[in-house]
Amino acid sequence: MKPNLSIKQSQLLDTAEMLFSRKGFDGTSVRDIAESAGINTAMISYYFGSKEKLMEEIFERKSLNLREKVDTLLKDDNLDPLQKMFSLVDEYVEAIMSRKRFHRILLCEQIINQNPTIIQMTEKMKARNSECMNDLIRLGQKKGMFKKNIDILMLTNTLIGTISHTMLNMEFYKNYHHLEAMKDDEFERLLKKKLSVQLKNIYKAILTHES
Amino acid sequence: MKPNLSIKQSQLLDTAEMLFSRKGFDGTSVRDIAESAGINTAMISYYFGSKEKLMEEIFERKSLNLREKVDTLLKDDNLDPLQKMFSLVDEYVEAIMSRKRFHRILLCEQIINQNPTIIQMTEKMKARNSECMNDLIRLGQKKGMFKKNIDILMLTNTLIGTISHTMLNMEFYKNYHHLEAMKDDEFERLLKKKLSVQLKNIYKAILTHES
DNA sequence: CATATTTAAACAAACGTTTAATTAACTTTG
DNA sequence: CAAAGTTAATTAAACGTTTGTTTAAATATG
Repeated sequence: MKPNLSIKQSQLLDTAEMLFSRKGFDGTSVRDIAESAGINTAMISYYFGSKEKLMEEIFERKSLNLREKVDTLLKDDNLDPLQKMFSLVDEYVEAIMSRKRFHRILLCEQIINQNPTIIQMTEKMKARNSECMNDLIRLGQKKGMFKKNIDILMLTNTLIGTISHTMLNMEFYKNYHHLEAMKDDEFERLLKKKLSVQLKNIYKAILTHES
Repeated sequence: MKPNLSIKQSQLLDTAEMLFSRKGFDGTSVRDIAESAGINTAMISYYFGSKEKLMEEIFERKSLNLREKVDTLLKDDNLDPLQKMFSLVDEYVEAIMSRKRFHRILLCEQIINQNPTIIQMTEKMKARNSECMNDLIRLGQKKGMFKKNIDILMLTNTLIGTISHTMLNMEFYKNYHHLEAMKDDEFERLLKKKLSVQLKNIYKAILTHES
């Protein structure tokens, strides 16, 4: 991890993230970024070395890591395995919905990215977070609360896929339900709640012995 | 809809789809496309007018329309509402998994696209397919088999989100489960089956009265 | 005085598209 | 049936922009 950032560096990173998330990496020029940030174009190379490395820096700083949260959850004696799982679900909903811009970039880059550094970072992130999911499920299975034959990745695909696709189609959802008048933060809270309820239902149905 | 395509036009469209799905629209140059297709660069403008219109043509020809399938399903007296829903789920799995390249492009373009024509086409597609989902759910509700308070879009988000995210992470799944030796088509059949089973479980749990 | 920051300008390379000339394919005509 | 005429397809080259990055001079900072 790099040292602290100057104000201008933060501005550039933030502006770049915003533009990348709206127009993609290749659709955003360094002049776009610099101009939007009100900073000279050459400063991007000066600070980060290149446009590519700027992108890598964004990934470095915004990548999701749930290890600590999950470790705390694992130790918590007040929650049963399903409640711990529910907590992780909410963690994912919150993480993605509060990092919409980065997550849009991540989605794009998973498809079109060729940069080895970024590929490596996303692979590591996936492995890390799959392990977290795995730990929580193993616990539930050990306690006899969860079924034995759970496809962890498949379940994670539903979790992340549902949240991502909901995020990408927020506007469509808003129009479909005629919620144009609703305030942005209120609408976001609504969506998060909907996601939370639905995903917990799904997790309960797939993980536990019932029906 | 445009008239039939010449062989070269088809080659260009197919090559473009392949490259767009791997490197994105902005990351693919017309020279890339022409060279990969073994055709002169100028032919792209000659045939399609522009790179943008070439992309629009891909959307025109590859967009998903389930209306007919769903109409046939609605009329089928041999299936109950849940079975019809299951059939639609499989239809989505098949449609996306067999159109992986186009669906990757679609995902990217949903995020970064600025082209009004393409925005309009995707919006229309979403509306069309939501209506299909809606029709099937209303039927199940009328017959008393489905719950009353179903959020159709949220359910669709889980459906498409799960399939999309599974498609984007096929390689990760393969490595995680040490299936590198498995043949491509066999692996794809496995994934489709996994998707089908999991999504049907989810749909049953959310749509019907149980537990 | 020395180091770090900032600037405008310049760089070559790549971009999408157009042009004008050439070749191929097809129709009409004697 | 072949020659002439006409349209369509194909090409290499050139167009003007825009791209990411570098440079060298200027300014600010310690």
